[in-house]
Amino acid sequence: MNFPKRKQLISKKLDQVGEVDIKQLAEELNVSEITVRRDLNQLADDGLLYRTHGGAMKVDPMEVPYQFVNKAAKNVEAKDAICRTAAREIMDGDIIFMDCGSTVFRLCQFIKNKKIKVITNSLPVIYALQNSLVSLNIIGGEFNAERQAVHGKIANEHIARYHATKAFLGVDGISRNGLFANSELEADITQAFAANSSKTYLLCDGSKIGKETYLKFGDVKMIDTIITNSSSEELAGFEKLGTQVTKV
Amino acid sequence: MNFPKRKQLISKKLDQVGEVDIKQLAEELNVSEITVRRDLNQLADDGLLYRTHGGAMKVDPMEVPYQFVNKAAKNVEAKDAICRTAAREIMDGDIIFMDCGSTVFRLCQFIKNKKIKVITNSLPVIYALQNSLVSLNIIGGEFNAERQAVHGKIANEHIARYHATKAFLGVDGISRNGLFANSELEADITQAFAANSSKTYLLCDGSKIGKETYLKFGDVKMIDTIITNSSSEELAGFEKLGTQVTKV
DNA sequence: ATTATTTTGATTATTTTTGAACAAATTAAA
DNA sequence: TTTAATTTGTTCAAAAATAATCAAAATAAT
Repeated sequence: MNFPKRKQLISKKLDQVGEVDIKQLAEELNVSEITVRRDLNQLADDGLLYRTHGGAMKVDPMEVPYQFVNKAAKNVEAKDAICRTAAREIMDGDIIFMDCGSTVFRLCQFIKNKKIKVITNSLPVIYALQNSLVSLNIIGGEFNAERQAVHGKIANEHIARYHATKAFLGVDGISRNGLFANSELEADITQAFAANSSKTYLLCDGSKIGKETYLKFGDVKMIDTIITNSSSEELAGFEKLGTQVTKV
Repeated sequence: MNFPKRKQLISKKLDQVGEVDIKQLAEELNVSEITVRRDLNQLADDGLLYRTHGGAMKVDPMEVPYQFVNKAAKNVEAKDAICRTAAREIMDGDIIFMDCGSTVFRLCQFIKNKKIKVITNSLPVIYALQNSLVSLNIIGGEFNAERQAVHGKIANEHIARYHATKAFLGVDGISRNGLFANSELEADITQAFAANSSKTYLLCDGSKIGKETYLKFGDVKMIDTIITNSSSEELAGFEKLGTQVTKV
């Protein structure tokens, strides 16, 4: 029995039962437990399931909007840890901007019960918070189906009409040379968020640290605080540039 | 039974019952009381519940939010017939405004494959069209959870920046005396739609014809064409006022 | 057939989870 | 107010699961 075949069977069972157990799977698939563990880890890396101690669970389809699942389910533990820390910075009465990345999205679960205003361009965020205590403001403009978010000139102007106490941002990369994005639209809206908030937080997992991609759109000092799970030595450089770094 | 699974079950129960008891949970989940206590503490740390002595409470007992689905499911046949006719008016290249009513919502299914731009304040419409050929423009501003739509000053200004070839509107009532809404916010946005489109269609089933509710916000002549399943004699009056009536 | 590459399994050390015991704090009762 | 009963936080130990390392087996490439 090879991996693709096992992967298929595991996914199928997970779909039917909702959760799987490593011991049981090892027996059913006739392989050792460590192999099952490796299989599950691979599937989890692809965002196809949630890894638990001793097994795995289905990604709750109600919790995460469909198309978004894969990206949002990758690196869940790290992202949740980052967002848990970020959520503790948010007080009742805050007005916050929320970016459209998959990391920032996971902040939703921790702020559902806070009495705050959230201004966002991310459809998954809107969806996740629509029946919560949070008061929502939707950023208008052209909708991008791929990113499930609104971008563009009108969106940027919308943002400029508001002022937030805190902005929670994501990027595609950050190095001592600055902040990097994969598109102009994302770069522009991130800049707009930063320009119109009193304090900016960058939520980013280790994979983004030191990465330089397509477009450099701003300096590190645009960010007041980086919240990350990374312990890269690059972080010390950010602190030298005046950006606070919170490790989770 | 692992923590994620327990967390799920506890949250679910809390959601249904409003409060939980440690002893009871320990028995139900088949773990020791101290484990339940630890679980509740973690959930409380994340702001997902209030910890009490011996158990936990929901953070803020909110009454079940209005479900769009329910309202949308009433009179489906009539609404679908109306929308089928309305959809025939829409050509590739059109730019259309779509209101947030439950009738207008049912138009989505008939326009998925048209190459048009839709500008809307309705979250259900956005969901229904997000993976279609339709290019979406979202109206920004404060989100109203009850109506699942955006309303207010900012939304009206957003609309004023665009011009549509056609607007598809709903109302809470229409009589020879004018158009009626149940709130100022809805009245204002309907007016904004009408003011910024070349042609206005009112989609309304028989229950709205002749009905006069809370707020009169405009004359019948704001509407170019009424599409309805009604055969009320009131309709003749509308035609005398210069509004075309299409019966389905 | 031989060599490299990938996959799998076994072993060990480490981490995580869980439960038990007991003192401190909180609530309820007298 | 004082006393009794619960609940809680803390510390520690056991059990389970995991990561890491290395060897064996299977597969692919030369």
